[in-house]
Amino acid sequence: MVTIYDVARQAGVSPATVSRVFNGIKVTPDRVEAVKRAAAELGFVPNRNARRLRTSSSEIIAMMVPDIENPFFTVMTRAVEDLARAAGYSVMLCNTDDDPGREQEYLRVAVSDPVAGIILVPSTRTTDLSLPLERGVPVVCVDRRAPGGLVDSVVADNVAGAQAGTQLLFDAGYHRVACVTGPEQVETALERLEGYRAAYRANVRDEPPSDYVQRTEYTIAGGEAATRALLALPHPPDAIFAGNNKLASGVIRVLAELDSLPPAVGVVSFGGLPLVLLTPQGIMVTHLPPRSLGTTAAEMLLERIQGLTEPPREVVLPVVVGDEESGLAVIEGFTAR
Amino acid sequence: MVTIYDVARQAGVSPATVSRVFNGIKVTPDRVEAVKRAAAELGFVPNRNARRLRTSSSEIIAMMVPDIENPFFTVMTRAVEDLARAAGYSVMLCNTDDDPGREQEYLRVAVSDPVAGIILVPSTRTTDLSLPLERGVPVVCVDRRAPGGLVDSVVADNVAGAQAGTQLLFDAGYHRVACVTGPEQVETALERLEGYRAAYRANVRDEPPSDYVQRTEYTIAGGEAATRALLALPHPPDAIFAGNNKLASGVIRVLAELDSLPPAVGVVSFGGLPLVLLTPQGIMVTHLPPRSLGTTAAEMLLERIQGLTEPPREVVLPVVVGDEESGLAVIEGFTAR
DNA sequence: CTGTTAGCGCGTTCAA
DNA sequence: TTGAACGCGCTAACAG
Repeated sequence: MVTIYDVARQAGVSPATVSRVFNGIKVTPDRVEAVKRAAAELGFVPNRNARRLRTSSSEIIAMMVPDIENPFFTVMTRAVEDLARAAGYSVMLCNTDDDPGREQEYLRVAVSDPVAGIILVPSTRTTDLSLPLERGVPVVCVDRRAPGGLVDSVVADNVAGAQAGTQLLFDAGYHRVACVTGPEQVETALERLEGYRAAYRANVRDEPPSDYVQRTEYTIAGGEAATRALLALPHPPDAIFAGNNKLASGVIRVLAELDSLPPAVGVVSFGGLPLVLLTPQGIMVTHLPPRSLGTTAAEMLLERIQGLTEPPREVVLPVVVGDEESGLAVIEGFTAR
Repeated sequence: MVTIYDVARQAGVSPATVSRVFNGIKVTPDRVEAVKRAAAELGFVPNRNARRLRTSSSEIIAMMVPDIENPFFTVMTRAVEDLARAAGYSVMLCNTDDDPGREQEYLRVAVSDPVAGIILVPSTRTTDLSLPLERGVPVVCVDRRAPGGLVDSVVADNVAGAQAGTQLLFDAGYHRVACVTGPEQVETALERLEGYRAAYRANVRDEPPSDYVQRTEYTIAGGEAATRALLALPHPPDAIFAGNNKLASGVIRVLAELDSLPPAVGVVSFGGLPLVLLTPQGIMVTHLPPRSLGTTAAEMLLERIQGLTEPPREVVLPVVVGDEESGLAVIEGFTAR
């Protein structure tokens, strides 16, 4: 392995000078030239590990998401990577599958690396952040609020978005609007349910019947099961508010199977459907802003890495109805009314 | 920062013993116990940079893909991450956007890290691998063959797959089958074109007319433009073989716009369409095996990291027609016939 | 089995 | 502005 000592000898300078050249510290021009030539001849590549050990810094940002295969997190991750690279950082990808054990394992890896910072989608509202907190590794939570409000977070306005989404269904003339949302321990599921309830109350002047609220895993299968259950009720709903894109997929699939696609049964998906070529007519979508979430989280993390010491901040991004920020393709004339 | 020296003092042993405990090297049980307790009390987390510097090793695998937002690469990356984690490695995500400059930049980063190994989707057939090669960093190419055959690679059988896909259209009764594929410098585009040609020749007993072959960027916009061009021909095709999923999306969107979806104009997409909820009837899909590609590449890389010194290997995975390995959801009754 | 010692490659003092 | 010398935290070699 070629080191700064080899380069120094070849260039006839000291190792310290080589180091300075590679760190942009003032050195006489002709020496800079000599060092650069020597480095090129020897194929010198600086060893980042030595650098990191010495400076106890790193140029890696850990990105911890439930599952990169969910397009929502894919887009968010890509946004983070773009900003990170522009700032000279690399991104370490960690899929937690919303498993707190896996999450802690990754936090331990990130802390012992140690990475420059962490962007985290917390798996629960009680995720233990003491590992990074104790070691002073900055954390920014995204999509879900920081446990205990201990660190910065960037979230979408789930309550308002869900309320607006549910309202779309009432506005379209549906009356018996049900809700399929995620499990108890997931914060976004709770907030979206709250938004749904608010809209329901505002339109019906009553609480939704308890069997109109289905809570299940954030999966396609969960959406399917919940939809079957709803349609089997004595007084089945005539419209469904789906709490995320996977649930909506399940809802739509079952409705298609039962030949009950909109307008027979109205549907709103909270969060854009993944690259839908031909959105079935009448399905309405509330767009979450994954790219903005990622960009904002990355910006906030970079500020923290650069030493910002303000108390934890919370940014709430608006949820847009009918926006295309998510980059999803929708064909005119085939899209939602 | 708590170091092994702090733990050693607290536990009444030497730093080397602490190191041994954390590396699973034989130590008397009660000392192990003492070290573990001391470490827990002090909140000790080993510093990987120091370890890496000392052992000149790393537990990071660099995953270089054109764009993580393409579901094909998303799935592949997830497969890699799963295997990597199981083997104790982390994954560094690098989006090259098929830009050779970006690719070299990332290779430089990976080499100077230095990472344990690299999984690369080469942006061109002439990508320069000398950086990792000189520094002895193992590289496995995936989806596209290794430039110069210098390292291992795992690819799909594009020629046979494209031939089979095109054949589907002839079998369905179409006669004037056109092809939309990717740009010259991309190897997969070339191979898929070759498969298309073979199928065309076998059925028509002639070469396809030159204006039936459209070469464009692997983008939705490219697919759209190519489709418009094809349909504007004096003798327009009655079916289109699309060389990848993005092209197919463009094709389908234009056909939908012109009210010429199958069966009016037949379509085969090479590669699964991204989480298509309701695949328009009659669109046929040839499934690439992104998960297998990722898994195989990761396995081969791990072998290289462990010191395997065989000459470069090339694995060709079969392309399956009608398979669902890609994890894409297709509704029964709405899927391809 | 354990402790002592000596670097891994680099950045940063401190003097010159 | 430059070079010599030190040490980041850890593990490999050695001696005990």
